[in-house]
Amino acid sequence: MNNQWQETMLAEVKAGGRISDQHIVDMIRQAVLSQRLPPGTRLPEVALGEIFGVSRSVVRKALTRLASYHVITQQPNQVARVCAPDIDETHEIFAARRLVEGEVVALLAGALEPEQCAVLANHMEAEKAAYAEGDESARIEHSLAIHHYLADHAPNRILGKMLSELILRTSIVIALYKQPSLASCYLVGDHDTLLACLRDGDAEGARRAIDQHLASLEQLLDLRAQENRIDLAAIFGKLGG
Amino acid sequence: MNNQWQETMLAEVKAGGRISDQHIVDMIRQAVLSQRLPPGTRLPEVALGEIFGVSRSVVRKALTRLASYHVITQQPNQVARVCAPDIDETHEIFAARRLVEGEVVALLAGALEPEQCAVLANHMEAEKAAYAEGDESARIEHSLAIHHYLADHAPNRILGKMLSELILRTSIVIALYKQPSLASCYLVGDHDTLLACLRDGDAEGARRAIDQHLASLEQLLDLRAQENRIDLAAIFGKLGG
DNA sequence: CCACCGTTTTTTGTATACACTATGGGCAGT
DNA sequence: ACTGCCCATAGTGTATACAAAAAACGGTGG
Repeated sequence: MNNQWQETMLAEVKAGGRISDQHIVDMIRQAVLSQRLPPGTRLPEVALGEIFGVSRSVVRKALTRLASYHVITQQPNQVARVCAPDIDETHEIFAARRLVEGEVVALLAGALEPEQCAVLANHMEAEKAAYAEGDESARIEHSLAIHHYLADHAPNRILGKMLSELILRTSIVIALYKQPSLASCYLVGDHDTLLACLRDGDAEGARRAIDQHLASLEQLLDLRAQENRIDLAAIFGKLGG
Repeated sequence: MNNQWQETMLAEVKAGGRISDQHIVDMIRQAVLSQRLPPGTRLPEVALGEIFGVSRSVVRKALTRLASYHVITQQPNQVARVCAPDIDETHEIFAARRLVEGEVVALLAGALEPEQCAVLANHMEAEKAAYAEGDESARIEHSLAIHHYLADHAPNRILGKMLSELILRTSIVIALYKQPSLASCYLVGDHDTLLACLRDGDAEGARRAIDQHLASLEQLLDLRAQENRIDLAAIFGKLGG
């Protein structure tokens, strides 16, 4: 049933106070990232309006913005759906992120204050602790915090914004294609070498570290999944029709 | 007076048929690029609605999308205005574009079919002809066509989209800061060397060519303007406060 | 049993009305 | 003459109503 996430959101709405389009954007984005809203989920405007207690006007604005972030897809006269990038697009997203994040950390190398490095180091320790405890969602949260910190402090704000969006899209495809069996073993170590390069002002080393980190991440995904998914979809389609 | 562009748009509306939000987006974007809508121009929803013959709903959707393209800025309860990036942001836009377009042409090097190269070559000849005739707007149009062609044919569609947006933003700041005195002398030649590299499959050469091309372009802008603007702002700020 | 077609239901597209907020100009006080 | 306040105006924020399109459903004929 897809009433699950609706209830979750409703609860948050009841708890919180007034709801604006930005809140809706944030909540839907979070719900997508945490896989409470699986890719392909239909997002009818009236239903969302009832859930959040606002009218379609506000929902539409939120959906428009979510579409510009590539969280959902909107086609004329059709209901909005949660994005489900295909394998090709996934590779392209990773390639773009390698380029942008590589440049960001290269610019950042040697430009970070000691306390900023400390913030990063804290997140990395927390990430390792979460990994040791097997708390995967906490590990992911800290990992995201690291990368978002890099994006937010990029000397070039345009590249920073780009990186933020790419981190979001990367998270979506990871949620989509990650094979549950494989653990994120190497990834934690990558962050340490990155931090070392940032401290030393080794721009090219930082770029390489990020590049390798993202390559490892991409390796963890199941790119054969395409066949499986298509088969399943076809089967269910036949059964349902 | 700013009734000029309104009349132009009205004429186009009368000539054309139905108007959708996408049309409005395109027309406003074009108007901004061709400087019919100077930076800072107010864009009230009701006025636009009357001009295009649609209601505020459609206008609002168009404005939201224009904001996501960074063509206009929107603040709560305030009139939307045409973007006017400051000098810092201008440099950052150029830096981001150098990175992205450099990667795109590097990916494209050796991957273009002969007829695709021919298309580029045609635009370059047309650009040179326009330059020789002193038809600056035609030259710009062909130059934009070249870069958009590269963006549209990028092997990585995400990078292609990014490049498209960066070309747009670059055009805006060029329209903003270009000093009318300086001609675009070297720029035409850059395109030729780029094409040669693309044909030869010289990825790094193509990257360098684009890099230098964009650097030259940035040089043509008047970045001292900052002092003037800031001085004026500071003066008025002091007087006002 | 399956495919095709018309009808009903769902969902989006657009216009419009009302409420709230910001902006600008005039007026009184200094 | 200048400053501060108040009110009129302009403009956006939100909700809602109606029209059009798409999707889902059921019935009919092969």
